[in-house]
Amino acid sequence: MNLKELAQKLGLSPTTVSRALNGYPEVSESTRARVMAAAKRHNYRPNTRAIRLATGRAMAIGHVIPIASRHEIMNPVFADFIAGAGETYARNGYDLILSIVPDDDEDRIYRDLHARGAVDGIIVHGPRLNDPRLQLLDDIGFPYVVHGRATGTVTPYSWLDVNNRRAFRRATEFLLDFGHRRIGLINGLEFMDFAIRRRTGYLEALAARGIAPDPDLMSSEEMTELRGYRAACAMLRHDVPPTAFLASSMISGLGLRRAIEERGLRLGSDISVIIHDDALSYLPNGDDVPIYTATRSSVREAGRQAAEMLLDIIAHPASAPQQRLLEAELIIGQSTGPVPAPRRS
Amino acid sequence: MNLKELAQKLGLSPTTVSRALNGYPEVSESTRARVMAAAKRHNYRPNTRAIRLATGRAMAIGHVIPIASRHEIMNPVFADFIAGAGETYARNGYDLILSIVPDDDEDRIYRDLHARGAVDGIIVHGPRLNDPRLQLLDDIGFPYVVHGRATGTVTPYSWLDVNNRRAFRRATEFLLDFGHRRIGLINGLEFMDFAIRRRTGYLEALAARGIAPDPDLMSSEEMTELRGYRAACAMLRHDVPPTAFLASSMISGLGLRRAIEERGLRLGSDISVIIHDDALSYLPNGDDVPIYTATRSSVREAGRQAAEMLLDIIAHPASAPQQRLLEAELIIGQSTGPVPAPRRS
DNA sequence: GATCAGTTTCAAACCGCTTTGGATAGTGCA
DNA sequence: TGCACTATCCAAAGCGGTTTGAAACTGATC
Repeated sequence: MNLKELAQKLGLSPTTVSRALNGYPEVSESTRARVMAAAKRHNYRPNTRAIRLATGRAMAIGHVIPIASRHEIMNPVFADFIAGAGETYARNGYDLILSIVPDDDEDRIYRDLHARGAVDGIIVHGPRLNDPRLQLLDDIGFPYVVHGRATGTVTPYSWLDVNNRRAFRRATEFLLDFGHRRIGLINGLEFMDFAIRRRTGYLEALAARGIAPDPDLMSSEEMTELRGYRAACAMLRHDVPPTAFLASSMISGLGLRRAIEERGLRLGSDISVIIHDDALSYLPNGDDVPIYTATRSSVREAGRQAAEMLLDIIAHPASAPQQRLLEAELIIGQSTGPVPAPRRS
Repeated sequence: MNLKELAQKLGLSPTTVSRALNGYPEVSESTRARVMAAAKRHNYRPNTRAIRLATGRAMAIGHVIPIASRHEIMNPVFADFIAGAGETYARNGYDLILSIVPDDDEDRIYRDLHARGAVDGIIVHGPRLNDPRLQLLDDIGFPYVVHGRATGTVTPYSWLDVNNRRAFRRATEFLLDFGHRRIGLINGLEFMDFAIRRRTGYLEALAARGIAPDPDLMSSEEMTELRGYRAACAMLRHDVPPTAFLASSMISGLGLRRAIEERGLRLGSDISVIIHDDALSYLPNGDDVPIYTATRSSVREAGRQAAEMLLDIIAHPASAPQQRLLEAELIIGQSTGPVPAPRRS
């Protein structure tokens, strides 16, 4: 059932039917009602392909997810972010098209998506230090929103980010207030922007108390359980081991906990731990009481908001870039406590 | 730069240019070369929207991911599966469009995607017992491939699945061979098809040795760390606790390990554990030596193959439904060993 | 009854490509 | 030289909508 057939059945022109369905004023309410009813009755849906060609809009947003070609890691937060963004798109009649791309091939994909007219805008995932993609997208003239920021980029651009620096600063201060002085940082890969900012927050807090950072207590790794475990083991073997840790993700935190408990230490009493909790649906931080003290910010909510932002930018192309900085909340769980009385090893 | 402009520049008709670019024979090789060169020089990409309208094909595949509306869990394997499927699509010029849908709204989405002509086919995720979606898709006449199977569906349909039953049977037998008799099963939710099959495999192996299953040793939960932990704790508190476990996912396995180690038991010597490893990129099972003994099957590879299957079905609509059953390999890690000598608790 | 503004409706052009059904030129062969 | 045949190219008609510009119809006004 297409527009022409529907019009024929109604004894109207396609023009009128189209206008009736799209809410244009130059059609009488009585015929509009008649058209609407017929459309529903015949279960008419306008053909997306035709709409797209006619209007020149793709009614679709591209999510380009880079995969580091070396290790093929698919960042687990993407799933929840996309679930959030998808809600927004569904509400607004947009499709979400997903490209998983080796990170050395991203340029081509962006140019392609634009030239082919496949999408109206882009969400940029996983920004890095001095990320070249932003300049590229500006050059092409593609509307986009970055999930995160790209330290080093000076020209203004649209982004939505969590205040990673402040979150980690607060978390560090929280530990310092408990008397901890040796605090290990299990960070993500530090060419990723979020990881850079988290380290900055951590360092700021230490500096504010006049504590010199110890490189031995700072690791930068992929955020897997195993890496978290290994990094924690290494630090715990230190002559003056940390009494507290900051971990950049729930998954690292699990490895961290394993390392701690394996040594017969108790999480929260012997060793304090704060993680960053992206509130991933399949990695809940406890259900009633949080297990980990955590800086929490829902990635799914970020997805919702980033998508809204992008749709707004697409609707108002002339407007200035938008930014939104979400604050992570510090939720107190059972994994933190005062520094224990020194004990002999 | 569109086809007409390019044709004009070349002094040719759009027809000829189109044919030259699409490899039709009725154009001389010399002009084809000329056209190709010009296309490259002007960086011409045909407009996807126009192609789609003209050909009547969407050149896109829909992945509909149901979210259980109650608990909003986004299955983490989707991410890797989609990464695999995406590779196939990219190679074949297809787009991947993703819909995240509350599971009570799926019907509408499928009908919509079809009526709007937004996609040429569908990958069905997360099939359940007697899944009604397959019948619906058959009724609509939508090509589709199911990732997994739907026990209870009798009409033939296309699917790609891991042999979950055999994998869990083998895993159980492996434990039985080590002398274990009390084997706990930490399964996923048992309205999901894969979980049903895994339980079946487990029960078959027990039955083959004449061992009666103990309901106390079988749990069916969402596959999160916390649920795994809880389920394991409950079983370990049993009067006659299990000496071995089977866990349905890496994440449950992490919780399971925590429960074990928290009791001062050693993984692999005191308690044996086999997990199912989907080979998710961000949850590696060790890097050199596998930590867990596991039934392993790459979800990403499954994504690649399922996508190929679907494209093939779309290309040959008349052909019979296709099926492919992947075997999981049993990889031996450090988490299994002979049943320990009985000790008093 | 003619005129006019305002309301409804429609025919036709257009979006950018593919594809059908010729037209034209070039070739081999009788 | 003429003819059939092939190779090469093109004009035009789609695909299924939206949108422009004009026509037809309504009352109301003079």
